[in-house]
Formats: sequence, C-alpha cells, structure tokens
Amino acid sequence: MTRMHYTRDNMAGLLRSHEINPTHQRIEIAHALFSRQEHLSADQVMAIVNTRHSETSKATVYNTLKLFLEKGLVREVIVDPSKVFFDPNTSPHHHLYEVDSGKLSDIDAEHVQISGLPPLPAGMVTEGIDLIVRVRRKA
Amino acid sequence: MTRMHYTRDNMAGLLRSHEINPTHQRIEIAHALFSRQEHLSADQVMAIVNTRHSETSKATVYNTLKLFLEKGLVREVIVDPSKVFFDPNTSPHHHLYEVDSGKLSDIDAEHVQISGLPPLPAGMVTEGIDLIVRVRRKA
DNA sequence: CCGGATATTAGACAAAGTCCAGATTGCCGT
DNA sequence: ACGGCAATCTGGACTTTGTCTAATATCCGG
Ligand SMILES: [Mn+2]
Ligand SMILES: [Mn+2]
Ligand SMILES: [Zn+2]
Ligand SMILES: [Zn+2]
Repeated sequence: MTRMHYTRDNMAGLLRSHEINPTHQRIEIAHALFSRQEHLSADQVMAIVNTRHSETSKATVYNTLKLFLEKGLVREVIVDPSKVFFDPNTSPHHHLYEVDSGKLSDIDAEHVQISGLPPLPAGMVTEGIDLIVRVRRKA
Repeated sequence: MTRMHYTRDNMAGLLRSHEINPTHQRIEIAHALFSRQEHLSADQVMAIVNTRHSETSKATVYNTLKLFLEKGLVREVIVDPSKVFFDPNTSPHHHLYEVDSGKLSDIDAEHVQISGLPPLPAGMVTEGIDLIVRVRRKA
C-alpha cells in the first residue's frame, strides 16, 4: 500500500476519471484538497488557491466544489452550522469534531458497527449515513 | 404514559424548571416548538410566533433559541447546510433526513447500537453523538 | 413610586453562498 | 491562420442566515 503523491499532473487524470474536464482552476482546486487530504471550507480553498497571486474567482471556487460533489470526487461534511466542509476522502468513514477548536478528523468506518436502525420509509433509499462524534476539552 | 398537552400555561413551568425566566416572548417561542414537537428553523419559529400580528423581533427569536440551547431545553440539529434546526426532543435520539424534501424526523435511540468507536483523544469528553441517515426518493 | 437589573427591539452589519450577463478560453473545420 | 462555437470563468450584485449594538421597555424588590 504505497502512499499516493498528489501532484498537479496527477490531478488532470483524476479529474478525467470522474468525467470532469481538467482546467487550470479545477486542477488547482483539486490539488488544494488532495495534496493536503484535509477537510476544507470553500473559503479555505479560495485562500489556498489564491496565495501567490489571485487566480480563481469566488464563483469558480463554489461552482467547482459543487461540480466535484456531483461527480463524486469529494464529499460534503455538514458539522458546523456556519460553513460546509469538503472532504477529499470519499470512502465510507465517520467524523470526530472538536467543538471548541473546530478541528475535524476522520474515523475509519472499518471497525464501527451501527445496528438496529429502523427500516426506511417506502420508496426511499439511503444516500449515506453520517456519524459525528462531537467532543470538547474536559472541564 | 399519558401524552403531554403543551399549553401556553404549561410553558411557564417548563421554562422555570430550566432556570429560564418566563416572559411573553419566551413562552410563545417555547409553545411553537413544544406544541408541535417538530424540528423548526429560526425562520420558521419567527413566522409561527408572528402569524396573527408581529409580536417578537428577529433578535429575540435568535437570542431566545440560543438561551434555550444553553439551558438544555432544546437541542440543535445540524443537517442542512443552509440552516440550523431546533429540536424540542432532548432525549438521546437520531435523525432521518429526506434530502429532496428537507423533511427531518426522529429515530428512537432505544434499539440503535453503535460500537467500535475508537478511544477519544486525551483530555476530550464526548458532548454528543449525532447519527444522521440521509435518504432520497428511489430513482 | 424609585432604581437597577433583565429583556426586547430596530436596524446596521457580517459571512456564506447564489446568480447573472459579459469576457475568456480552447477547439474544430476550413 | 481564421471564424465560429461551446464550455468555462469572472466581477459584482444579490440573498439568506445569523450577530451586534445602543436605545427602549419591562419587571421587581424595597
Ligand atoms: Mn470517486
Ligand atoms: Mn431538559
Ligand atoms: Zn472525512
Ligand atoms: Zn429530533
């Protein structure tokens, strides 16, 4: 199991494999997410992509993140009422959220077992199960 | 197990039992939530409380909901990126979210079992575990 | 009734996100 | 190279959710 190294060049292939036309802006945004392997808000992506000199507009950041979401390249994590996080890890996993600091980290779904859920309403299908463990510093 | 009937008069006692000074506005807001036993956004609370004629300001609705939260009278449900829901049901339970319609309903925690969670980081204590089942209409 | 504490208010403000009409880009056939 | 043409990108106006503040209103003990 070798650790993947996410270069900008790799990003073009990754985007194409998800039926996304690789443009300069899309490659930069994908690189921001995948090279860090972190949960980023749209604002953070915006800041990262425009560090050197302004390259990508706010509209494009939001449009691109939504496109990535639709194409299944990233996942959305809704845990903070004030902003959405985008997650380059699309394998099934859960989240640990430190309420004070806002730090968000992954919990491997491997060993977590959820049982006893009631049957779904008729005609409905599960889109996903989000498990969020909210923690704070001990008093 | 008799079904509780949430009258405005009952609300005063409920508020007092949570160390909340019962005022006209607070009683109206509590009544909106507890008489319906539904998950409501601040906007919905605002609309309900001001149906007949304008009675309560936006600032008061937000202040009051935050106060209820601090005093443990209601619970927050973060499931929709665009708004927070307030939940008069503070007993441990989970949620079913219909992505298309935005409908949010309770899942009794009674029979749900979650096992295999990793140990918490040192010095941290669990504030809550949120389990959200996201469903959509079958294709 | 007085005085202070508590609660409410209008409206300005901030932050996240959406929308649109115009400009840019990259590509294709000629 | 050139003229379309579709896809993409952009600034900036706009909307929505929520916060803040300074002034006012209400409540309550003495
Ligand atoms: Mn994928
Ligand atoms: Mn309680
Ligand atoms: Zn994650
Ligand atoms: Zn609930």
